[in-house]
Amino acid sequence: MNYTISEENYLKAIYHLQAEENTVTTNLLADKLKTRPASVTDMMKKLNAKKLLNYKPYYGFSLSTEGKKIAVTIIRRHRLWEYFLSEKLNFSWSEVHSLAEDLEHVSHKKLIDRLDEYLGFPEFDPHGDPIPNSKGKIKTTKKIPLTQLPTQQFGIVCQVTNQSEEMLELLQHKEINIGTRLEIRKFFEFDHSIELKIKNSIITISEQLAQNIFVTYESSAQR
Amino acid sequence: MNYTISEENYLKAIYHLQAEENTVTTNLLADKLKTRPASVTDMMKKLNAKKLLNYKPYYGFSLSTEGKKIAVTIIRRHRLWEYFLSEKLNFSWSEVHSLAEDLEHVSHKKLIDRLDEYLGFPEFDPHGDPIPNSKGKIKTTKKIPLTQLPTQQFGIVCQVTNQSEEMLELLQHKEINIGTRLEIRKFFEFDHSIELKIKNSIITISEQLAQNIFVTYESSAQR
DNA sequence: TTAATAATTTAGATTTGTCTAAATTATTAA
DNA sequence: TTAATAATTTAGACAAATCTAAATTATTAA
Repeated sequence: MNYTISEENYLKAIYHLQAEENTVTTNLLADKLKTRPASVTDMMKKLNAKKLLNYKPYYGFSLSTEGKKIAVTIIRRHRLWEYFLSEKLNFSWSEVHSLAEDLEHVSHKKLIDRLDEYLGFPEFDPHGDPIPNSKGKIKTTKKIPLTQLPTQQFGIVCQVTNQSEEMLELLQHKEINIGTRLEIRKFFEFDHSIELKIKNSIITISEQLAQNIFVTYESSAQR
Repeated sequence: MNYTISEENYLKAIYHLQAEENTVTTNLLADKLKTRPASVTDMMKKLNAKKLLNYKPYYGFSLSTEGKKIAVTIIRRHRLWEYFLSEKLNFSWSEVHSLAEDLEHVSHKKLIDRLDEYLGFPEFDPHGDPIPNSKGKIKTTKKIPLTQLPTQQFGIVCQVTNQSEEMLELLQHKEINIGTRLEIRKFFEFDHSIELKIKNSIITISEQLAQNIFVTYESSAQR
């Protein structure tokens, strides 16, 4: 029941690609993993032999139920470490990913569950992506600009397009960071400005700013 | 400047063996790493080529200055993770070692330095072993029974011989754990009982108990 | 529908870390 | 001092993960 770092990286990559594309192909995966198509084929044979894939030569592949389960535990580890790095060690949003890429391969269930508990069972990582729980359940979320978030529905800031100095200064002043949980209270037709609730304070932001802030929110749709 | 997990494990093992034995031999190392002598020889050639060892075939080996430096950073990672696991995630003394064996190979200097800072720059791990600082300096310590600790000199509980129920009950009651920092205040000739200071309270323990408690303390000797 | 092109797989090689069995070197006991 | 024994190294093999180059299969454009 233990997989090599390489196997884990392949499983994770396939999982992510599956979420976007309907068929995962050899070249796509080779590209994502910065490896050669021939290497991908080799690994596909191996994962197929372990029944982690549905693989038909020349026709792409998809994760089996078991393969999906493993991918989710790897993603859980990754996102919990990201949360830890950001929340406890004060690493920036841009730094956590690559560090978590290494930490995610430490695979002791008890360690990860204790970490989860220590962090207070966070639901989203610093990028706004949902963290699977210890049973592998994931909240389904969508990523949308803040302008499209329904009122009364909370969202978590996951991305900021436009990384200009001016923009970041404004965000800092308003205390809006990656991971910030916010809720739309009111939308003003006059200038399209938006009244938000962040923690316990109410603030107002312009449409221009809101368009550059992307949030994830829990959607009812199941994948 | 990056080493494989296998190379790191060899370097660490040699470092620890060097501290006990004066010459590290092939069989000794094979035994410690649960591998075969031939495998050790193979790796010695490799580490020698990288100038991490002083190696003379058939005559054992020792770490070069560079090899020692690397070993110390690995040990630093290991002990910081042990401290984290024990202090923050509440793992028991017996569990932390094997978990840290995996975590220690995640080798980003900045991550480890941030972790160190987050933990408050601890000086000793849960086993009472000193944690090298970010520059690689290690406090030299000795492990002695509590009965031999000089008065006015603090020590850190690192080992408890006699693991009987009765003993552990007594330790728990007195709030003496692995990692507990204590200091001898008075030694009574009459019954050889010892008055200790733990945190801010003064307690008394019997000679019998003290003989079974081992502590590390900072010695002035340099290795 | 078929020829050209693109995608994928196979064949064979390489590196790393390990192993067994045999050979070599050092140590020890008579 | 030398023969037996113990320790170490060498030779050659293997599995995992990768690669390049060639072969095969699928797709597409005429």
